[in-house]
Amino acid sequence: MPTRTDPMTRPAETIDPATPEKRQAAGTQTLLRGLAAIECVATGTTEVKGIAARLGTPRSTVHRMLNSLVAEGYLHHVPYKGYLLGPKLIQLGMKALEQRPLVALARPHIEALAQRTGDTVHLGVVDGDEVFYLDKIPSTRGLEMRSRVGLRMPLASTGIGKALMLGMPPSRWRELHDAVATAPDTVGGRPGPQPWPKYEKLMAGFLRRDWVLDLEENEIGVRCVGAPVRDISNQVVAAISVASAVPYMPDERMAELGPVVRAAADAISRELGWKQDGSATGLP
Amino acid sequence: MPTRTDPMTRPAETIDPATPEKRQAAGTQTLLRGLAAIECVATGTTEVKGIAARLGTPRSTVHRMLNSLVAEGYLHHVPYKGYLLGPKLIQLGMKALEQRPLVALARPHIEALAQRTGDTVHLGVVDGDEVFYLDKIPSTRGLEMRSRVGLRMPLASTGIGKALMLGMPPSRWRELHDAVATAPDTVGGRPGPQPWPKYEKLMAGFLRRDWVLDLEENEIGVRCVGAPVRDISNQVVAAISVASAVPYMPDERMAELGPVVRAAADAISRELGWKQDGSATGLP
DNA sequence: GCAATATCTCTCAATATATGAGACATTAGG
DNA sequence: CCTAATGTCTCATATATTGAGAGATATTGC
Repeated sequence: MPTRTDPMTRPAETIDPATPEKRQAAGTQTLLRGLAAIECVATGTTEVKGIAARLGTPRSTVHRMLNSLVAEGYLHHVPYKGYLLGPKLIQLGMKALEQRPLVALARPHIEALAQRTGDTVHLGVVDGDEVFYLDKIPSTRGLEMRSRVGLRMPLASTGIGKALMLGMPPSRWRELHDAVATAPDTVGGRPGPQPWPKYEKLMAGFLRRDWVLDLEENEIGVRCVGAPVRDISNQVVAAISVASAVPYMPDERMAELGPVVRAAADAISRELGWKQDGSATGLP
Repeated sequence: MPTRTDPMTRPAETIDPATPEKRQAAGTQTLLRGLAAIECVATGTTEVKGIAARLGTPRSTVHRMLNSLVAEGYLHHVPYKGYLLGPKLIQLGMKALEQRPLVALARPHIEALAQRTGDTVHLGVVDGDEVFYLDKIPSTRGLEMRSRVGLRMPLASTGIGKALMLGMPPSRWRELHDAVATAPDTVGGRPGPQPWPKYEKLMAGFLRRDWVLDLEENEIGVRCVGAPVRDISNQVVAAISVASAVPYMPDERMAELGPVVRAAADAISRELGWKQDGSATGLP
């Protein structure tokens, strides 16, 4: 039960306070345990003993589940050494990306943007209070970004995140900002965002232009320019950003890049049925 | 039972003919069913009805499992529309790639190769009778290859596959060649490999040089040059290839590319502890 | 090289667990 | 507005999972 790391389950956003004792699980405990085992392996607990401990389940049972998972290719087993995530997960992960029409539609545009700028380009969506990276084109300059597809980052301190925030009511800005500003994890030496009053002013300015800047707030030495992607109902459904090391990102270049990134984002938006004007028509 | 479309469950390569009646399943039927449900969604069966039919399980049960999978983020549910693979699978897939030290070690080298050649570069390993793509750097020329990370392809008719075959006894070459040559699926208009006697001659030549050619055998209009990657015990554990459209791949260029690809492969091999000379020392 | 230790494999009875039919609520689409 | 399909829920039943432990196999330490 300590595995509940990400509450991204939107369907059941309302918990049921009426059934306190029955909350143990909706139905398939066995299935959930198996999935928990996969996540144990994903988070570095690769030995049977450790997994059994984390799951609070006898070794015998864990072993049986692991065998099934290995047989299906979800895990890979090196006898007497440990378990690793298996090839099936790679396959399914890639397929999951393909199934999101967004990724497929956006690909050509972010590739073009990457080629044009020579920098790292990201595509991301909101997931809970974080940005979820759906795609990444590495820089052609040879410098590697720490970001990865499938990774999560705070919304308020990343270029993509701030672009996504443009689609939210300003009241949420505060929450998200404070969540990052007060976050105890300054691991990796994140400088964090500007103090609130200034942050709000900046965001308001971004909102007018419809593109955002990030000045080493998420990672020292990395600046980026982002813009939101909208769907047919004018909702922000994703965002893109161009990121690079500070030396490649002087203020003037960022100012030039703004409209470029916005244009790319708009191109993707149009693929999703978005119409240039601001009117939201929910009907097809 | 007509659901087995993709026999990608290779892990248990040796079947056990001694236990004919017990083959029903190792242990956790519930877990396996849940995983099967995921694969249904992966292969396009996105409605509850269809999944229930393919699994031979009542809707009620399927529904419960799907709920659990959605709650854990393995699936995504659009009410009254269908199910999609969820973000957790993207995360796990990426993590699975990271956990393979091979991918991380090889990355810089294949990136360098991609930049140097301007073409699509692949990294793959053997999985059963197929090559499994572990990484791919897209071409900077704008032309997109059909290959994808996580995909499988026949060994005998791909550049990477043939490079991997260099690490196998020639007796297996025949099987693999015939498997492709007699394959009834000529879908996508695959021309297929050369007839056997000639194929063997070519392979023998490749073996001497330690790099291989593929001349539109897997896909019309695509040529590639591949080379095997070896580990500390001199075993072939992976292969890389450079692929491009025919106009970019005249015979002379392929001849030049051979040593280049081999050098890149050797660089990765050295990262794995491989020593230049041909002697196999199993001890550290 | 051998012993000690840890991991894997397998069996079996008990029972907790998932099952599945069906009724009901909700939504989509014509 | 109505119909058909999907989602939601309950409950008795028996199936399928569980978990302890003993034995086989491999790894590690000495």
